[in-house]
Amino acid sequence: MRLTRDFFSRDVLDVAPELLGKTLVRQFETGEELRLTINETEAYRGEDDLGCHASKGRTSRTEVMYHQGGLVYVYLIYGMYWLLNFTTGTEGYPQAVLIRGSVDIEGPGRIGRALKLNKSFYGEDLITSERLWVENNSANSPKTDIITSPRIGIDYAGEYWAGRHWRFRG
DNA sequence: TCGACGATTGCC
DNA sequence: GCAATCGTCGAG
Repeated sequence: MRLTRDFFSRDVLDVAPELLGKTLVRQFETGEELRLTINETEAYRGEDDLGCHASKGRTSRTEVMYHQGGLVYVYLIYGMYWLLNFTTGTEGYPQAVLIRGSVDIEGPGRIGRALKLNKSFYGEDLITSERLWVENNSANSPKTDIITSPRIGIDYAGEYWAGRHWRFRG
């Protein structure tokens, strides 16, 4: 069953770990469907978080993070990889959770490539989209064996923010 | 308008 | 160890 707006409308530090074990579904134009079980996420939280793109303020790139939860935030990194994020929380407080990996496909860049993401996914609504959404598993049992660690690739954010254990695996 | 750089990956 | 490759952002 598809995750609701309420699921994403909570703090990113609650949503990020709960996405572990959930199923990411991509419906291609051909009708073909790709289903991935999320097993790695990272939280990016507010303008104070120097590792979060929103630390630069409200720009055309970060705009969607200031909107409601359950929207897609994609951006091109290193000129070749589209990284997939979901907005969380409520209007006005920029947050996003980065999908870093799945059981079958590891790595944020590889996820974006497998899902054939591009700029057109920016702002896509996971609650109503017919090409990308997230589903709950029937069991719906919260994971207990979650490993937390520092986020990857944000050393520039300084010791404090780079040191937050906002990376979740399980 | 210009130049630096990045929430990465894969090959040398 | 480092190139690939381009949108974004801040400086000029």
